[in-house]
Amino acid sequence: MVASLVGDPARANMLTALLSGRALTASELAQEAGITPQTASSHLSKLETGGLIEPEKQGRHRYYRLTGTDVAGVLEGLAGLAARAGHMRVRTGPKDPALRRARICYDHLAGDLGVQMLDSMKKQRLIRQSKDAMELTGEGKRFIAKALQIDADALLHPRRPVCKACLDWSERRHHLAGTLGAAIMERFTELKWAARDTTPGSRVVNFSRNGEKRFAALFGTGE
Amino acid sequence: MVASLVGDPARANMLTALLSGRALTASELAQEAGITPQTASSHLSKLETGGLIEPEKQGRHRYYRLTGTDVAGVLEGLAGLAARAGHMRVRTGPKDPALRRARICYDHLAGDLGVQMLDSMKKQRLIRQSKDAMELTGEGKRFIAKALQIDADALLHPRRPVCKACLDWSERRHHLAGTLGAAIMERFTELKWAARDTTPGSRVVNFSRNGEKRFAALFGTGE
DNA sequence: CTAATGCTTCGGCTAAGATCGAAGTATGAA
DNA sequence: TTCATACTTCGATCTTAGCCGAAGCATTAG
Repeated sequence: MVASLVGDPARANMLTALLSGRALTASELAQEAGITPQTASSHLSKLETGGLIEPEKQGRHRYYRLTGTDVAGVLEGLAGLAARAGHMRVRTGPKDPALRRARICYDHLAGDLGVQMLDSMKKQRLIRQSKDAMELTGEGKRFIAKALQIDADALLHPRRPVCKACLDWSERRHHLAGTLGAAIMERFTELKWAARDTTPGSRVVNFSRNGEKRFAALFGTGE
Repeated sequence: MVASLVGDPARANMLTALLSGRALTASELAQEAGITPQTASSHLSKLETGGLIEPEKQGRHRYYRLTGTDVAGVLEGLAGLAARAGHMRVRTGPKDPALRRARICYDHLAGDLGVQMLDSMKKQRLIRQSKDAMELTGEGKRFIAKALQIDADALLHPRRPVCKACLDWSERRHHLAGTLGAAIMERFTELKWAARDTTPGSRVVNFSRNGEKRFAALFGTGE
């Protein structure tokens, strides 16, 4: 049944990621859902059998997209009901609390702290959100130069945006991607504020005691 | 999450029953879903917490209805996706095959045979389906008098319709309820074509060898 | 060619939750 | 009052399905 397909948290996260309209590869979707590729593969084949998504083979990648606007419509309807009932997602996903706290999403920071950082940057007017894009403000440029020694001009890239909102699967809100997101994560690592977990393949990011303090000073919620 | 609420077969059946717009009691919904009252109680409280249904207390009954047309809309949307994918429900529900074959729904025949009977009666023009009601045709009256010794005039009841479509939860299609449905079931019993299972509380209906033949002669699908 | 990457299949583990029996509460009937 | 009905709560069982490790194609890069 269709509803049970959408009911699973991992699949729901995949579908939410696809709601953007873009087609995503199996591994991207696995990453978005916080599960291993083999688990994702199982989910994707179920979704395909259920007629919710369709694959497109391209080289050694498999791109998946929603089969139609009607699917998107129903998904949004479900989201609407969930919002009305006041319970946006019951925080499922990875069992590992560390993974929810901070992790790597491609090359930038995700998880609780990633979402918190973007929130804070918007609040501090370092980043401005226009209709469908985000950009660094003048104040934002000065901020990253002073606090993190990042040159805004060096972030420009022919094909990749500087700022990009990336849907955080565990938090269900956006965190910062783009070349800026990547540069910040890189700087965190260089400054030894944070480091990727040593376990091979792990996406967990561990903050040092000092790094956590510095992070809070820049992007803290003031609690 | 909302989708997982709808995803469970038992709950889906309850919600489908409520799609008619009528309010149904907890035990009616339990019966419709083919589960015990205590299981139903658990499901209903979850659906209520999820904001999909709302209760109305009346005496010692609790009537449940959908909370709004938006809920109905999303449910229909889901059903639409399921239909489009060509898989209407994967036949879940009661594990017991006998229960799916033939059972009592209140006082009339339900299950595979119940659905088959109504289908056949419509095909034979014994019952005519208008926009929102069903009625016995003249031919139908003669048929039940001749084949089952049922007097159509005796079926009239101040508050209960003669013919009524009742959604069959295992078949997902309608079977015949109303005073006619009850009278036919009663006659089947008197003729010893069928009998309710002796296990107390069981809703299974067992057809005799002879009864099955006679039933097939009247309402068979000709296979 | 070989090596690496993307994805799938298989098998076993585990946890979530559906189910029901038994017992408890509330309302109405006798 | 006492009994019956409608429903809920608690506790235990058990099935389902998500999950990952290991291994197996398939495709591309070198």
